[in-house]
Amino acid sequence: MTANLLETCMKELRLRGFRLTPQRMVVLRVLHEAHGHLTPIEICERAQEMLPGLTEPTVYRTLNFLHEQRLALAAHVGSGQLVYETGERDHHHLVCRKCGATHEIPHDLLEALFSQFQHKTGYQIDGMHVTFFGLCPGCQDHQ
Amino acid sequence: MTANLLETCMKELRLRGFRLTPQRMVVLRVLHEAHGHLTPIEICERAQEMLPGLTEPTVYRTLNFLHEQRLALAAHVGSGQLVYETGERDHHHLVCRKCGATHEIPHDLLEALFSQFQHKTGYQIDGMHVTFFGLCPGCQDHQ
DNA sequence: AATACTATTGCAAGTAGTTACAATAGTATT
DNA sequence: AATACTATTGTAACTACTTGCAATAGTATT
Repeated sequence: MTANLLETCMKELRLRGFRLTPQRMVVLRVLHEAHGHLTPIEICERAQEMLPGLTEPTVYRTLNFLHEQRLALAAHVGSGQLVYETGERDHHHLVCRKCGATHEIPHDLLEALFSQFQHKTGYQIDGMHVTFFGLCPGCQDHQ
Repeated sequence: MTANLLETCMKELRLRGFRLTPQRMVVLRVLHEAHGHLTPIEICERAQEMLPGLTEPTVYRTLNFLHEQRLALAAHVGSGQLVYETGERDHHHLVCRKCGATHEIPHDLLEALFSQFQHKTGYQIDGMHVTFFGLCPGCQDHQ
């Protein structure tokens, strides 16, 4: 959202030894200026307005990179499509598999489960928020 | 697995008013004969051996269809790829976002959470098993 | 400021998945 | 068994995403 957060991200990348390219800055800016989820293609369009000449493969690579670096959240919505956003609010999603309606789930509802996983399997959950698929109240009635 | 289950699926489709085409039967058979997940492309290859002339779009459409009809499970594994399997064993996945290792989670660990969702939001969770991304014990050490 | 090192990009070509639409073939009915 | 109805398929073209590789441009060093 704020310019501050953006700069923090970029400094963080520098600290980790990565280069600060205009391409990365512009993709980060798009993510920070957006409210909610964006598809790679939406991100690409907005970023190309800010930086003409920016190419599609670079945007996809940058999104992967930011996700690996934990500077962007990725989520599955619908069938196999990934969307991205900044990791400011911790939340997850309920998606209706019929009409596509989504419902946010606060992170703390899952906290207990995650520590249970960690305890039983050693896996440390992170990186991608979780999406649960089901039927919303409306679609349960009609089928 | 067994021919019985396969026939039950097909009868079920008939009951719901859908047509029983060779294409659908062969995709169902591939899913039932497989152990664990298959990607659409793996399914396509196996199904085309059994039914030469079967085309890619039909396989994708059939997988979507079977998933909608709750006769196949779909899961996200890795970044944005969907895999399918039959819904015989109820389980979910922990996937390591570094090395891709997967770990099965029995369904009953999530049961309490799901009924909590249902209670709070009205959403009825189903249709797709859930995938949690994180770091496996080994990859936590190396970064 | 110039040079060297190499991470990162753009390009071009490839793979994966989807869609529109006309042809085909299941199913119900006669 | 033949006919009609229309769900489902195949074809072709398209969109989404990825990969290999040579060119570019950040950064560190001099």
